[in-house]
Amino acid sequence: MNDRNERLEFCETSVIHYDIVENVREKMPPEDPVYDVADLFKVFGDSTRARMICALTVSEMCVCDIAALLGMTSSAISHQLRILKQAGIVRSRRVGKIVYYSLADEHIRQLFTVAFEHVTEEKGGQ
Amino acid sequence: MNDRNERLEFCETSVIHYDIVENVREKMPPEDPVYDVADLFKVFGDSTRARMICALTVSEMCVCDIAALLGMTSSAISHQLRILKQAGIVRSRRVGKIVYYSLADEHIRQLFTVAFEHVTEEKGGQ
DNA sequence: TTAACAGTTGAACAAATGTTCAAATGATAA
DNA sequence: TTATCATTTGAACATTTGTTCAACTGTTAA
Repeated sequence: MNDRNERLEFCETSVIHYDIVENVREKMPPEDPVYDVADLFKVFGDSTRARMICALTVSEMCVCDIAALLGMTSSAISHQLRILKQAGIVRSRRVGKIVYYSLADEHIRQLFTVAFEHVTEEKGGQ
Repeated sequence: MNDRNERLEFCETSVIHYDIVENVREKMPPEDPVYDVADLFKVFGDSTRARMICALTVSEMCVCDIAALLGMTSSAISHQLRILKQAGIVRSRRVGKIVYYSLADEHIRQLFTVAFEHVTEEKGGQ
Protein backbone atom coordinates (compact mmCIF):
# COMPACT_ATOMS: atom_id res chain seq x y z
CA MET A 1 0.00 0.00 0.00
CA ASN A 2 2.98 2.31 0.01
CA ASP A 3 3.68 2.30 -3.70
CA ARG A 4 0.87 4.76 -4.35
CA ASN A 5 1.95 7.49 -2.03
CA GLU A 6 2.87 9.78 -4.88
CA ARG A 7 -0.81 10.27 -5.65
CA LEU A 8 -1.09 12.24 -2.43
CA GLU A 9 1.75 14.63 -2.97
CA PHE A 10 0.06 17.58 -1.20
CA CYS A 11 1.26 16.10 2.07
CA GLU A 12 4.67 17.50 2.86
CA THR A 13 5.76 14.09 4.07
CA SER A 14 4.40 10.86 2.66
CA VAL A 15 1.13 9.25 3.53
CA ILE A 16 1.55 6.42 5.96
CA HIS A 17 -1.76 4.63 5.61
CA TYR A 18 -2.93 5.03 2.05
CA ASP A 19 -5.87 2.65 2.49
CA ILE A 20 -7.20 4.47 5.54
CA VAL A 21 -6.98 7.84 3.83
CA GLU A 22 -8.86 6.56 0.77
CA ASN A 23 -11.47 4.85 2.94
CA VAL A 24 -12.12 8.03 4.91
CA ARG A 25 -12.18 10.11 1.76
CA GLU A 26 -14.96 7.93 0.36
CA LYS A 27 -17.04 7.71 3.50
CA MET A 28 -16.79 11.14 5.05
CA PRO A 29 -19.60 13.57 4.28
CA PRO A 30 -19.30 15.78 1.17
CA GLU A 31 -17.33 19.02 1.51
CA ASP A 32 -19.99 21.70 1.14
CA PRO A 33 -22.31 20.57 3.96
CA VAL A 34 -19.30 20.29 6.25
CA TYR A 35 -18.53 23.95 5.65
CA ASP A 36 -22.19 24.80 6.29
CA VAL A 37 -22.09 22.87 9.56
CA ALA A 38 -18.92 24.68 10.59
CA ASP A 39 -20.57 28.02 9.81
CA LEU A 40 -23.59 27.05 11.91
CA PHE A 41 -21.41 26.07 14.85
CA LYS A 42 -19.37 29.25 14.45
CA VAL A 43 -22.54 31.26 15.03
CA PHE A 44 -23.23 29.24 18.20
CA GLY A 45 -19.62 29.62 19.31
CA ASP A 46 -19.85 33.15 20.68
CA SER A 47 -20.91 33.43 24.31
CA THR A 48 -23.15 36.42 23.73
CA ARG A 49 -25.01 34.67 20.92
CA ALA A 50 -25.21 31.45 22.94
CA ARG A 51 -26.76 33.34 25.85
CA MET A 52 -29.18 35.05 23.49
CA ILE A 53 -30.22 31.71 22.02
CA CYS A 54 -30.71 30.25 25.49
CA ALA A 55 -32.90 33.20 26.41
CA LEU A 56 -34.96 32.81 23.26
CA THR A 57 -35.36 29.15 24.12
CA VAL A 58 -37.54 30.30 27.01
CA SER A 59 -39.50 33.07 25.36
CA GLU A 60 -39.76 35.44 22.44
CA MET A 61 -38.08 38.74 23.36
CA CYS A 62 -37.51 42.21 21.99
CA VAL A 63 -34.06 43.74 21.48
CA CYS A 64 -34.17 45.97 24.52
CA ASP A 65 -35.24 43.15 26.84
CA ILE A 66 -32.43 40.91 25.65
CA ALA A 67 -30.02 43.78 26.20
CA ALA A 68 -31.34 44.29 29.72
CA LEU A 69 -31.21 40.59 30.52
CA LEU A 70 -27.60 40.22 29.38
CA GLY A 71 -26.39 43.63 30.58
CA MET A 72 -25.35 44.81 27.13
CA THR A 73 -26.24 47.64 24.77
CA SER A 74 -29.07 47.33 22.27
CA SER A 75 -26.55 48.04 19.56
CA ALA A 76 -24.41 45.05 20.43
CA ILE A 77 -27.48 42.84 20.66
CA SER A 78 -28.82 44.10 17.36
CA HIS A 79 -25.54 43.35 15.62
CA GLN A 80 -25.64 39.80 16.92
CA LEU A 81 -29.32 39.36 16.06
CA ARG A 82 -28.47 40.24 12.50
CA ILE A 83 -25.92 37.43 12.42
CA LEU A 84 -28.40 35.01 13.97
CA LYS A 85 -31.09 36.00 11.48
CA GLN A 86 -28.78 35.67 8.48
CA ALA A 87 -27.92 32.18 9.70
CA GLY A 88 -31.62 31.31 9.89
CA ILE A 89 -31.47 30.77 13.63
CA VAL A 90 -33.95 33.44 14.69
CA ARG A 91 -36.93 35.10 13.08
CA SER A 92 -38.43 38.48 13.86
CA ARG A 93 -41.81 40.18 13.87
CA ARG A 94 -42.41 43.89 14.31
CA VAL A 95 -45.16 45.37 16.48
CA GLY A 96 -45.00 49.13 16.23
CA LYS A 97 -41.55 50.27 17.27
CA ILE A 98 -40.76 46.97 18.90
CA VAL A 99 -39.20 44.00 17.12
CA TYR A 100 -39.68 40.60 18.72
CA TYR A 101 -37.20 37.80 18.05
CA SER A 102 -37.75 34.07 18.47
CA LEU A 103 -36.03 30.84 17.54
CA ALA A 104 -36.63 29.84 13.94
CA ASP A 105 -36.04 26.11 14.15
CA GLU A 106 -36.47 23.20 16.54
CA HIS A 107 -33.02 21.85 15.63
CA ILE A 108 -31.46 24.76 17.50
CA ARG A 109 -33.05 23.69 20.77
CA GLN A 110 -32.01 20.10 20.14
CA LEU A 111 -28.39 21.01 19.43
CA PHE A 112 -28.14 23.05 22.60
CA THR A 113 -29.73 20.26 24.62
CA VAL A 114 -27.19 17.69 23.45
CA ALA A 115 -24.35 20.17 23.94
CA PHE A 116 -25.52 20.83 27.50
CA GLU A 117 -25.55 17.10 28.16
CA HIS A 118 -22.00 16.91 26.89
CA VAL A 119 -20.56 19.72 28.99
CA THR A 120 -22.35 18.70 32.19
CA GLU A 121 -21.76 14.94 32.02
CA GLU A 122 -18.15 15.41 31.10
CA LYS A 123 -16.94 16.48 34.55
CA GLY A 124 -13.75 14.43 34.77
CA GLY A 125 -13.28 13.66 31.11
CA GLN A 126 -9.79 12.58 30.04
CA MET B 1 -45.04 46.34 35.22
CA ASN B 2 -43.18 49.50 34.31
CA ASP B 3 -42.72 50.91 37.77
CA ARG B 4 -39.84 48.56 38.47
CA ASN B 5 -37.67 49.40 35.53
CA GLU B 6 -35.08 51.07 37.71
CA ARG B 7 -34.04 47.64 38.98
CA LEU B 8 -32.60 46.94 35.55
CA GLU B 9 -30.58 50.07 35.16
CA PHE B 10 -27.77 48.39 33.18
CA CYS B 11 -29.91 48.75 30.08
CA GLU B 12 -29.18 52.09 28.44
CA THR B 13 -32.86 52.52 27.75
CA SER B 14 -35.59 51.12 29.99
CA VAL B 15 -36.84 47.59 30.01
CA ILE B 16 -40.06 47.27 28.14
CA HIS B 17 -41.31 43.91 29.36
CA TYR B 18 -40.16 43.50 32.93
CA ASP B 19 -42.14 40.30 33.47
CA ILE B 20 -40.72 38.61 30.39
CA VAL B 21 -37.18 39.50 31.36
CA GLU B 22 -37.64 38.11 34.87
CA ASN B 23 -39.33 34.98 33.56
CA VAL B 24 -36.50 34.28 31.14
CA ARG B 25 -33.92 35.05 33.80
CA GLU B 26 -35.41 32.38 36.04
CA LYS B 27 -35.89 29.73 33.41
CA MET B 28 -32.86 30.03 31.18
CA PRO B 29 -29.95 27.68 31.94
CA PRO B 30 -27.29 28.80 34.46
CA GLU B 31 -24.49 31.01 33.16
CA ASP B 32 -21.44 28.75 33.45
CA PRO B 33 -22.72 25.82 31.36
CA VAL B 34 -23.79 28.27 28.68
CA TYR B 35 -20.23 29.51 28.40
CA ASP B 36 -19.02 25.90 28.26
CA VAL B 37 -21.49 25.17 25.47
CA ALA B 38 -20.33 28.24 23.56
CA ASP B 39 -16.72 27.11 23.94
CA LEU B 40 -17.63 23.67 22.64
CA PHE B 41 -19.39 25.12 19.61
CA LYS B 42 -16.49 27.50 19.02
CA VAL B 43 -14.21 24.51 18.62
CA PHE B 44 -16.63 23.00 16.08
CA GLY B 45 -16.93 26.33 14.29
CA ASP B 46 -13.70 26.21 12.33
CA SER B 47 -13.91 24.48 8.95
CA THR B 48 -10.58 22.72 9.34
CA ARG B 49 -11.56 21.28 12.71
CA ALA B 50 -15.03 20.37 11.42
CA ARG B 51 -13.46 18.47 8.53
CA MET B 52 -11.07 16.73 10.90
CA ILE B 53 -13.93 15.67 13.13
CA CYS B 54 -15.90 14.36 10.15
CA ALA B 55 -12.87 12.36 9.09
CA LEU B 56 -12.44 10.91 12.56
CA THR B 57 -16.12 9.99 12.49
CA VAL B 58 -15.19 7.42 9.86
CA SER B 59 -11.94 6.10 11.27
CA GLU B 60 -9.09 6.65 13.67
CA MET B 61 -6.25 8.44 11.87
CA CYS B 62 -2.70 9.60 12.43
CA VAL B 63 -1.59 13.22 12.05
CA CYS B 64 0.10 12.73 8.70
CA ASP B 65 -2.90 10.95 7.19
CA ILE B 66 -5.27 13.71 8.27
CA ALA B 67 -2.87 16.24 6.77
CA ALA B 68 -2.80 14.31 3.50
CA LEU B 69 -6.58 13.92 3.42
CA LEU B 70 -7.21 17.62 3.95
CA GLY B 71 -4.25 18.90 1.93
CA MET B 72 -2.66 20.71 4.86
CA THR B 73 0.62 20.59 6.74
CA SER B 74 1.14 18.29 9.71
CA SER B 75 1.94 21.35 11.77
CA ALA B 76 -1.41 22.98 11.10
CA ILE B 77 -3.21 19.72 11.85
CA SER B 78 -1.23 19.19 15.02
CA HIS B 79 -2.10 22.65 16.28
CA GLN B 80 -5.79 21.94 15.71
CA LEU B 81 -5.58 18.48 17.26
CA ARG B 82 -4.23 20.09 20.39
CA ILE B 83 -7.29 22.33 20.54
CA LEU B 84 -9.58 19.37 19.95
CA LYS B 85 -7.85 17.34 22.63
CA GLN B 86 -7.97 20.15 25.19
CA ALA B 87 -11.69 20.39 24.53
CA GLY B 88 -12.08 16.67 25.17
CA ILE B 89 -13.25 16.01 21.64
CA VAL B 90 -10.50 13.65 20.53
CA ARG B 91 -8.22 11.22 22.29
CA SER B 92 -4.84 9.92 21.15
CA ARG B 93 -2.74 6.79 21.40
CA ARG B 94 0.88 6.47 20.40
CA VAL B 95 2.30 3.49 18.49
CA GLY B 96 6.01 4.04 17.97
CA LYS B 97 6.49 7.30 16.16
CA ILE B 98 2.88 7.46 15.08
CA VAL B 99 0.09 9.07 17.11
CA TYR B 100 -3.44 7.96 16.29
CA TYR B 101 -6.38 10.25 17.02
CA SER B 102 -10.02 9.26 17.42
CA LEU B 103 -13.26 10.81 18.63
CA ALA B 104 -13.53 10.83 22.41
CA ASP B 105 -17.27 10.98 22.81
CA GLU B 106 -20.46 9.79 21.16
CA HIS B 107 -22.08 13.19 21.68
CA ILE B 108 -19.79 14.65 19.06
CA ARG B 109 -21.17 12.36 16.37
CA GLN B 110 -24.72 13.13 17.50
CA LEU B 111 -24.18 16.90 17.40
CA PHE B 112 -22.77 16.73 13.89
CA THR B 113 -25.62 14.49 12.75
CA VAL B 114 -28.28 16.94 13.94
CA ALA B 115 -26.31 19.87 12.50
CA PHE B 116 -26.13 18.10 9.13
CA GLU B 117 -29.88 17.56 9.22
CA HIS B 118 -30.33 21.25 9.87
CA VAL B 119 -28.14 22.54 7.04
CA THR B 120 -29.44 20.03 4.47
CA GLU B 121 -33.16 20.27 5.25
CA GLU B 122 -33.05 24.03 5.40
CA LYS B 123 -32.74 24.63 1.65
CA GLY B 124 -35.17 27.49 1.29
CA GLY B 125 -35.38 28.58 4.89
CA GLN B 126 -36.58 32.13 5.57
C1' DT C 1 26.25 6.82 17.88
C1' DT C 2 23.88 8.72 13.82
C1' DA C 3 20.17 9.44 10.49
C1' DA C 4 15.44 9.59 9.39
C1' DC C 5 10.93 10.71 10.34
C1' DA C 6 6.20 11.54 12.93
C1' DG C 7 4.78 14.81 15.66
C1' DT C 8 4.91 19.02 18.63
C1' DT C 9 5.76 23.72 19.82
C1' DG C 10 6.48 28.90 19.85
C1' DA C 11 6.80 33.19 17.45
C1' DA C 12 5.13 35.96 13.82
C1' DC C 13 1.84 37.51 10.69
C1' DA C 14 -2.49 38.27 8.35
C1' DA C 15 -7.34 37.78 8.60
C1' DA C 16 -11.57 37.54 11.08
C1' DT C 17 -14.41 38.99 14.90
C1' DG C 18 -17.13 41.53 18.80
C1' DT C 19 -18.05 45.80 20.94
C1' DT C 20 -18.36 50.73 21.09
C1' DC C 21 -19.67 55.07 19.40
C1' DA C 22 -22.25 58.12 16.71
C1' DA C 23 -25.52 58.72 13.30
C1' DA C 24 -29.50 57.21 10.88
C1' DT C 25 -34.14 54.66 10.29
C1' DG C 26 -38.81 53.88 11.17
C1' DA C 27 -42.89 54.04 14.02
C1' DT C 28 -45.81 56.32 17.56
C1' DA C 29 -47.90 60.16 19.80
C1' DA C 30 -48.46 65.09 20.73
C1' DT D 1 -44.95 69.11 11.94
C1' DT D 2 -41.97 67.82 16.03
C1' DA D 3 -40.37 64.86 19.76
C1' DT D 4 -39.49 60.47 21.51
C1' DC D 5 -38.02 55.95 21.48
C1' DA D 6 -36.80 51.03 19.67
C1' DT D 7 -33.90 49.46 16.52
C1' DT D 8 -30.47 49.41 12.91
C1' DT D 9 -26.22 50.53 10.67
C1' DG D 10 -21.28 51.75 9.51
C1' DA D 11 -16.71 52.88 10.89
C1' DA D 12 -13.16 52.28 14.15
C1' DC D 13 -10.71 49.79 17.40
C1' DA D 14 -8.83 46.12 20.12
C1' DT D 15 -8.77 41.25 20.54
C1' DT D 16 -8.85 36.67 18.99
C1' DT D 17 -7.67 33.20 15.78
C1' DG D 18 -5.57 30.03 12.04
C1' DT D 19 -1.63 29.13 9.36
C1' DT D 20 3.20 29.28 8.31
C1' DC D 21 7.91 28.75 9.35
C1' DA D 22 11.65 27.08 11.87
C1' DA D 23 13.27 24.66 15.61
C1' DC D 24 12.74 20.99 18.62
C1' DT D 25 11.12 16.24 20.76
C1' DG D 26 10.95 11.52 20.83
C1' DT D 27 11.01 7.07 18.61
C1' DT D 28 12.93 3.63 15.29
C1' DA D 29 16.49 1.49 12.81
C1' DA D 30 21.18 1.25 10.96
